[in-house]
Amino acid sequence: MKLSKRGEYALRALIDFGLAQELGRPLLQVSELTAKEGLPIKFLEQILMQLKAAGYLESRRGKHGGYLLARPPENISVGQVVRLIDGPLAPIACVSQTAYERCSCPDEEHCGLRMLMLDVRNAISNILDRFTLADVVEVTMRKLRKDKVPLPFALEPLLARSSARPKSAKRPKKLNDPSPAEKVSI
Amino acid sequence: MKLSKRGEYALRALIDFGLAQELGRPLLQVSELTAKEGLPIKFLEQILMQLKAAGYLESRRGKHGGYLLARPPENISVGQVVRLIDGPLAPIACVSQTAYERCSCPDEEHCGLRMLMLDVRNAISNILDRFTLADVVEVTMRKLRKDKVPLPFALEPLLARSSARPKSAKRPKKLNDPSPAEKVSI
DNA sequence: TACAACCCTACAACTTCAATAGGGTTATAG
DNA sequence: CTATAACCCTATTGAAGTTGTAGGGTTGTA
Repeated sequence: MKLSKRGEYALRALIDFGLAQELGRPLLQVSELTAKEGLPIKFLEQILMQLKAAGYLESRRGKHGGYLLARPPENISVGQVVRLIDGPLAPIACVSQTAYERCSCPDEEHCGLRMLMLDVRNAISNILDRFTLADVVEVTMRKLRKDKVPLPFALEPLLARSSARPKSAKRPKKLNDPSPAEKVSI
Repeated sequence: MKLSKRGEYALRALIDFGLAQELGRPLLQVSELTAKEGLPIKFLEQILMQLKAAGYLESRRGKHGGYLLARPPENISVGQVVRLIDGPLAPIACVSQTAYERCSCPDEEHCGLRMLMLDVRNAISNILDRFTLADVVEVTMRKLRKDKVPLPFALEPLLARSSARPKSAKRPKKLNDPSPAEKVSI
């Protein structure tokens, strides 16, 4: 489950779109994204097109065009995005649901490696399939506010629209905070 | 954390060595392993050499040579083996302990993606760093016996030695059984 | 009608993966 | 003592994937 750069950029972009929507200005231009995140513009363009083709984003063409979320962030599963970009989550094909393939071992049913990797698969899925984009955005916003960091994507003078909607109180689901000393080496 | 073929073969081989030791015949030849597991002999040779260089295996040269475990299986962490072969477990370098690298995002401390990936990292490590080769071997043996599958690596006529040692009762740690219907798609 | 923005395809440099090739060295058996 | 089975070692290779870059084409607004 090594996340590719492509996958990383895709998720970073989606989180930005979620943030932007939350801040009342859902439409972002590719150039704004590359400015904030510092990544190659043509590469990001390809990724955004892929996300659009998959139904996560929609676009506006022409002079003041850009991209924005096509679906409510509560409805976008991180796991599905990762699958779209990087393929199955399972570390080995013989424990994958979406891309099962018999492996070369003689007795799959009694393969210790397979039992182990099934655990890993489930652990990954339990995180990535439970969290939605909305969860990630919410946690990010909370942390930004807590640390009084200036929020990104300030309202544009001309395109400012209805201010941030009141947010539904979601289950927080508790993402780990990276700061406290981590016990396990990885 | 996609496991490479190399990593897969390495773990399969180590499990076989663990099984073989448990069955009182720790030394296996490369040809026996490839016969049981059906994998390319020259490739496996390279992998076994790497495992030897890392201290997991030792070897006997000459006519009746072969490889065997160099350390007690309780002492071999699956996570460490995976790291040796496939590199860090973390899906993204900025949450890795053993290979931390600053990522390109502007504010690592408030990066939602990073928080998420830290959870994934910890979930993977909680499995792979807790399980030892001994655990995997034990679970495999139990399952083989339960289903009355003939045990592999029958004692050779000439080289038969002291029969299986009495096993210390280990914590089972419960590896998932792949058979029951799995709830989450991965 | 000019320009800013998205749209699309091709390809290239690089790396990794999964082997394959081709021997060299050692120790046992006979 | 010598043949042989087994491990030891290095190099190379073909395919695939990754990470972009290049070069425009199309659309809609000012």
